Amino acid sequence: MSLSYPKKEKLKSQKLIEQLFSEGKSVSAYPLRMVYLKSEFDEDTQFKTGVSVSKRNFKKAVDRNRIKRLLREGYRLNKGAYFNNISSCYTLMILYIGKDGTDFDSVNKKMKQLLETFSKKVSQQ
RNA sequence: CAAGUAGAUCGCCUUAUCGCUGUUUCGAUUUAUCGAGACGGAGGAAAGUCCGGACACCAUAGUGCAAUCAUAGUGGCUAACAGCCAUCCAUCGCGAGGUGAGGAAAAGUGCAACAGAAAGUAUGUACAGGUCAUGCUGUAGUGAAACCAGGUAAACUCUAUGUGGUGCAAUGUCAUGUAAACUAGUGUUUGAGCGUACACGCGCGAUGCUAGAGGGUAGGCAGCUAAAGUUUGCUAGUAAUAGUAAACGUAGAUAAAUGAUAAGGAUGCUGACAUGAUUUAUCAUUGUCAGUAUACAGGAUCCGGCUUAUAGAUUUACUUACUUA
Repeated sequence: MSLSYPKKEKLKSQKLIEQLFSEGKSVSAYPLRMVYLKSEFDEDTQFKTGVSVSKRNFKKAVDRNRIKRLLREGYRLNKGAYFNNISSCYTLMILYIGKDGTDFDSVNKKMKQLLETFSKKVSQQ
């Protein structure tokens, strides 16, 4: 799996997101939390992933953008290492539930933890 | 030099690797995707959404300014404005300059510290005058003002001028699937149509089937960036600004693109060392090393303003009373 994160791998459909939040399960590694749901896509892709930061915790657009970029970057660099032995399709949403700012190193570390617990949970089923 | 005043400009840079986004060229095909290359990709406030427009739709016979809101010396600029420029007046400052909610008090209503008997449907004291009699008249005393006016409109009010509403989630357009209703055709045992790959055959089969129009959900496209444009020169004007010539062609995302990592550099500050000057413990230049800092903040239809946030750097013009040398 490559390191890219193209458009078709992004979670955009409002329907899917609603479905995800109402039916999905979650794993977390504070300050990150991931909601996931097994699903089927028309397009040729295995995962659809979105990223979200609460407007309540981060009032300024600059801060929100910053954290979303870090989350995307962390996901992009680490997904290859953990997703290779997963066969079915998933919808994912990664949330930042902390209230303070952060840097790339800690996001990277936590992202690894998060993806590892996710892949373990999924492969058990 | 120092302390100030008013403006203007900038607001980190480079390289490598891995990514994001738009345009375009070439190649491949599974004809809407993939691959490769080239070029472009946040701000001075993009922010607050406070004014003014453009644009769009809705409403509207016409008028209007009742109500509401806004504005308020004078003159000018502008597409327009509550903005900008010039200027008068008031006021603050030694000054450069700052600030102004600067229309009207003889239309009316209200309000007014201290002093004073009393600031108005009031009339006290002393003296003098006058009367048949009486605060009837004058003076003294308080106060800015004593019955006659004045102040106050960041009190009501009056005057003049202006104001239809909603906003790009506007609006237009394409449209998979699907429910009910509508129109047309066709059909109910002489059977439409469906299934069985096709024909035959067999099976299923009835307000059904087909078509149209309609509606407009998920989503796509247009609107969507060439603009009251930017820079420079010249001309007119005290200026805001206008005219003219040349050059430039400047982000278009949509769960929302500018990022991550590494290395190096720049600038400021602090410290140490060396160097220079002398008043020999201070000043100051240059260099080296170490540490530290680099703010406020992210487009969402587009412009002109205003307001607020902002580490630090550069620069122009001007002022300086007291104090110190």
